[in-house]
Amino acid sequence: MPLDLEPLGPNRYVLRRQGPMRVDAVVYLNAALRQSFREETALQQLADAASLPGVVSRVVGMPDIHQGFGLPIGGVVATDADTGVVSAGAVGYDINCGVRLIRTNLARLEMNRERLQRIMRAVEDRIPAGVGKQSRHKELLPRLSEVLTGGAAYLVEEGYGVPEDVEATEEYGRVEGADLAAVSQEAVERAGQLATIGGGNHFVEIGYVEEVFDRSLAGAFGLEEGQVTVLVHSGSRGFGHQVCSDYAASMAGAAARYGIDLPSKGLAAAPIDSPIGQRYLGAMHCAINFAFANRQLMTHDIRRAFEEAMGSSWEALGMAVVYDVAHNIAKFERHFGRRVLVHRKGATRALPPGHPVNPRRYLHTGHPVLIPGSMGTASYVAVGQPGIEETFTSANHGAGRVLSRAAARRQVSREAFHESLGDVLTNVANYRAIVDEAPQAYKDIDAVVETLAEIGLTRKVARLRPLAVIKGEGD
DNA sequence: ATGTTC
Repeated sequence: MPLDLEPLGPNRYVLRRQGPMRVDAVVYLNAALRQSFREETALQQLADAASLPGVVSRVVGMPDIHQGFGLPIGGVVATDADTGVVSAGAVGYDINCGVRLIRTNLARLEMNRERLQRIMRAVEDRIPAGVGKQSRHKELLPRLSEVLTGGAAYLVEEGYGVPEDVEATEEYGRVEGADLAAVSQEAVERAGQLATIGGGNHFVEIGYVEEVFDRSLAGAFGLEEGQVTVLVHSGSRGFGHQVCSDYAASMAGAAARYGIDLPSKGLAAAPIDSPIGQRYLGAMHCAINFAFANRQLMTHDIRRAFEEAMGSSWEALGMAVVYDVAHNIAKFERHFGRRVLVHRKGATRALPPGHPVNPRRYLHTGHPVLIPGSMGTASYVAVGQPGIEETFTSANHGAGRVLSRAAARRQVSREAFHESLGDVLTNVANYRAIVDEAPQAYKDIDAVVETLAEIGLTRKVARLRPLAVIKGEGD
């Protein structure tokens, strides 16, 4: 079927319900993004998601939308909590992939090259980066069941952080409903990657607040111009990947038994109230807690690294967690007067000011929304605004790819890669190992963030500029 | 995203 986007007011386009679609798909693009939009496959995937049983209201495509497994990255699909389905593919392989922002009281002007390199080395000494890397926190592996049920909150109790860390984490760093019996032995074996960055677009980045757009909100988040920040982007590593693999396969095998006509294999789904649906949710909740724990442990290690490199305590360096958001997750929420399961893949929850589910400290502002750009480009802190209910209170999660990894390797030369990084330091010496993450492979982060801000769904709070980025090699 | 082809 032809997938024509029809304008629906400023920065909004609609793919009208047609064929097997049960609801419309709404996609958010500003003029610049619409002009270069070539995401036919992603649109087909949105149409497929709009065909799932029990889908509610509309499916949503964020400005950073691009092709994913089943549901596109930058996709939001909500299903009725009582009569709908849950889809492992719609959450994706990296369950609770997310971003954590740590502030410091260091000034950018203090951060010369030598100091940055010292910090980078100290971080690298503590946090393994790259595909398949194993944990250096072996002491926690015998306590995996506590990590899977207790998440970041358990680690704080064990001394790997302070209570303020989880007060500034989505879900306070721990979700209920983790079912260890629903996790395969293969997944358990891959849990040895706890406290590692991973590969691909994951990173630990040292940067600074380049510009504040809203002084009042920035103040509430503890941010000011010129301040050094640390951004952590990682998820549930091989553990969550295995949970997704296990349940995407079992949901695909069981769909016929449940009378579900699957729009695509990647969107394999099971009724929420079915045994497989319930077991997936139990395993997904384990992976959510694993990822919160992962980012908490990296916060602990980053604080130690700064202490070593800077010669003072992390408390004296003011290294508080600003916030920690998930952007690959499914959650039960209330929208449009009903209880729904919101699947967000490459989409960040963005609760508006006053929304009762905000963490207490951000109740009156709305919680920070953390939107990392690609390596070498800016990242943003934003906040949801009241109109954002139309996206099930969701905002974009990053810049979004424009080039596949293979295309980036073909098209981006060594010179172009180094040129695009400018003065940003990186730990990866061999550009071939990281060129698929080149800024040229991503959309323009400014345009992506502007798309929702221009129509008042979000408000920009601050823009961060990278100084040094630590990434893992993909292979 | 990912012990990236069981």
